[in-house]
Amino acid sequence: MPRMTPAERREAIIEAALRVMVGKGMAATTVRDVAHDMGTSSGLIHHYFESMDDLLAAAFDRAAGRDLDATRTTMTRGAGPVEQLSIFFATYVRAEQDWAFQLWLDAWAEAARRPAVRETSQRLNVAWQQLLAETIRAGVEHGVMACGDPEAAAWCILSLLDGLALQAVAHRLPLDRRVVITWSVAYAEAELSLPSGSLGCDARQ
Amino acid sequence: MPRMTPAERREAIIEAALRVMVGKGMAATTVRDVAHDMGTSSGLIHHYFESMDDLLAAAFDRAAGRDLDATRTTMTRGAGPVEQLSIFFATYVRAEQDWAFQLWLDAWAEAARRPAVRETSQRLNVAWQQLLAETIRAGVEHGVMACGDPEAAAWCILSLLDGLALQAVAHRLPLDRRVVITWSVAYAEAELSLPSGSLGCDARQ
DNA sequence: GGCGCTGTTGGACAAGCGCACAATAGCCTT
DNA sequence: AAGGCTATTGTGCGCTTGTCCAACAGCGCC
Repeated sequence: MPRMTPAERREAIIEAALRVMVGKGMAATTVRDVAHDMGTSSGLIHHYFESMDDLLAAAFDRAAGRDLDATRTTMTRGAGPVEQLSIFFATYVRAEQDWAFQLWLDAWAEAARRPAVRETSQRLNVAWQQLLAETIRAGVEHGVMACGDPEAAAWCILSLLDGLALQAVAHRLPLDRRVVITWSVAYAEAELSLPSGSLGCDARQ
Repeated sequence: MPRMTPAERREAIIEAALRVMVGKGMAATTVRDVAHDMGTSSGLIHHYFESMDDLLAAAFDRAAGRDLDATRTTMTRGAGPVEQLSIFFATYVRAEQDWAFQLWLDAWAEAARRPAVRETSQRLNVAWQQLLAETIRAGVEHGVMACGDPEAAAWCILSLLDGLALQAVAHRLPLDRRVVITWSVAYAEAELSLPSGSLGCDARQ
């Protein structure tokens, strides 16, 4: 009933969709759920989004993009590439809450059927890899890291993180978040010829 | 119309479900699709499976279990742990066809909503990790590998494989199957203190 | 202050879903 | 050959989904 500007309304819809997605997963999110969360009618959503695909993609873009931006800006506070990489892992612990990774999982699976979601998750995934690759490249140029192919190293570190998080989230395995980070950090240190412990972020809350 | 023994019929349903799942994804597979694929009525499926959850779980169990068994038996042909590990990677290339990994992806995502699927994917995932861990343990005992914690190493190798395959399948990235294997092999060699190239499986078709 | 534009409503709609159930058809036993 | 058991059928119920659309309401402009 209360009138909003188009921009505000669009924003409100995305936030509502995000809340629902976090609560019950991307695949189970329906137009009616989102409308009910906002306290408005369901028809309103289609006034701002062409299809459910677009809405889910926009909401996922918001969530994942926010995490990416937060990590990126936090990393700039690091003095050099090694500190920045250390911050990357430390932030990753916080960024990848239980629900955040479940969202990524949903997006990957849903990508097979929903073009907009596929485009979005693809774009954001590459952005994460690029963030990592740039840091590694800087480290190599500064002579504080050694790495044959920064692109490949970035893909591998990211994949190990994702793969481990997958095990931790999809099933309840003997891997909690702390272990995921510890093992990933160890791998990154070896891959980049860093002394053991130089990326050591104590994963305390 | 043709009468089958209960065991045969159950088998036929699972195989049909598998075909449909491969064709259009686990989440989009319906009772009617499976029935149509078999050329029978939809009611028949519920005569053999209590719910859709059970059917999907059984079909996934079949597909993933088959791959696991094939890999396990092929590995026994290796003379020692190192050869067996090499065979593991070589077989993984073949086992993880495009559709096979998409199935794993679907299973991980569906696990949040479907108890039977969760149980199955969890069990099979651990089985894969155990296969790897046992081989590594044998290698350590034979003194041909070095590894502080075989369990952890197995989790990491498997996670890197899965993580990389994720990137390759969910989006079409600059990672094809050959690269996935090459990078995983390199990681395994480093992690297990093996000489570079000792796991070298040429990933030719 | 009336008017028109547009955000907003709420329900209709067709399609599709899992599942259940009475009726049918085929095989095995006696 | 008859009877009974069960695999199999086909349909239909209840529900949910995304999308659409005619009616309504509130805001800004002449």
